[in-house]
Amino acid sequence: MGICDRKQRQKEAIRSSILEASWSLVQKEGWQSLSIRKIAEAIDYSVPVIYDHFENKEALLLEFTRHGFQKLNEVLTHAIQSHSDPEEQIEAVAYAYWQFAFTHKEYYQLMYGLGMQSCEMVRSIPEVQQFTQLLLESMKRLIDNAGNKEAHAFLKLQTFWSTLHGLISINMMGKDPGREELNEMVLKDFIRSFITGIKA
Amino acid sequence: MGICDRKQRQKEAIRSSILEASWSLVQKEGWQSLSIRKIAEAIDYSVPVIYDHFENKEALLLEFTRHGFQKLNEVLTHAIQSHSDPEEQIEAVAYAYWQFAFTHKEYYQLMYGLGMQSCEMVRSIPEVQQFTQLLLESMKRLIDNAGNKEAHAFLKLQTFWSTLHGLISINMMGKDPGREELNEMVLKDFIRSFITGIKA
DNA sequence: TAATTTTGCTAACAGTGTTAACTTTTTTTA
DNA sequence: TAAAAAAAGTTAACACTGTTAGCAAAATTA
Repeated sequence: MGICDRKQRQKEAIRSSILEASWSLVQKEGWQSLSIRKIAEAIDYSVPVIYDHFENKEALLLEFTRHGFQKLNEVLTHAIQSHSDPEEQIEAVAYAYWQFAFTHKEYYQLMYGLGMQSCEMVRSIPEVQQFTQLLLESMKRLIDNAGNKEAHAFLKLQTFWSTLHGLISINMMGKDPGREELNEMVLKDFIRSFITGIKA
Repeated sequence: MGICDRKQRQKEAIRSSILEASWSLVQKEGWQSLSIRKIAEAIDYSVPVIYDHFENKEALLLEFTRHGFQKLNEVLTHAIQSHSDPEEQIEAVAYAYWQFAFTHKEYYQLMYGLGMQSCEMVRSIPEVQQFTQLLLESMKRLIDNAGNKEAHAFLKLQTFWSTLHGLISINMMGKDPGREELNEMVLKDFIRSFITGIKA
């Protein structure tokens, strides 16, 4: 019977509209001011309807976090696939990661809990593990290519990731004007010294 | 007249008790669940009294942020003063910073807005500038001591800080068990490669 | 058509930050 | 010392927040 199908579609449509409305609100006013009531108003439904599709607000935010990591994985994969030389790959990954953070600022803030709650349970998301795997393989190739067989891929990955994230998050909270050039330089400097560090 | 003095002392006493009660609550339940009403209850005063001493909640949190940076500056200064060799200084700073973050976890979370709001206006705090200055001078000494005169102290400072902060914040949200050994290794690896990177 | 399930809404609960208006206490003035 | 002025503190509200119990209306099934 097609009735169930239609109901399924309708339910899915509401779910989508919740996500769309939420995203629209976030772009206008940020995660901090996103509320269930505002979402309900935006989709022309009453508040409890939202709880039919998401267990609570945290679950709704988790959905966006996952989506964010999916997007990040996409751009990183693309960056890796665009180059064959491991060095160039890592360089491209760094730039892609950087660019993602600032072109999808809202996503990045949510993903890393910058100015948010939501610290818990982020790590259990499968997309995060995929993300780690992605970078790890890139790192392994770089190490294999370089002479330094002692370099530990996972170790280097952590440093790589930490530096990028640290740089981004420090700059995201409180932006001095004229910092963008500096950031560009820091990023360049880091990538170069990171790669030479592995080669040495 | 001594009346004004006494009133001043009483006012100061209330202010202190607000800060003490807040800190006690934070240690029990974290920043996220700290509320004006809970503070008021803890100090046996009504809610508006708190607004006589702090313009709003953000101002109260800012006080703790400043205090946190003061403490951080102290331990970093001590780390620097304990060594004469610039290399050893930087190494000590890294460890001290690291240790501060995890032994004063609540402070660090507030200072860097991990799982919080409060992103704005952090950078304008004088203690933050002092902190930057502290690290910058350490970095300059390291560079002067090494042959590499081209290294730009501010650039290296940014990398240094970013990596540390990135490492810490990534680990603070969602802690896998058994990660502590890895962290120790990553930190060691980073410090060594950072220093050799400057010397090269 | 009648019974049943689904769908959606109203209204409430327990919180949050913040503040206007009032009362009580203390200090100053006459 | 008694009245007036100033200060200190309180109550109660406003406008929000996430969340949910209970009810009305609509759609589906028998």
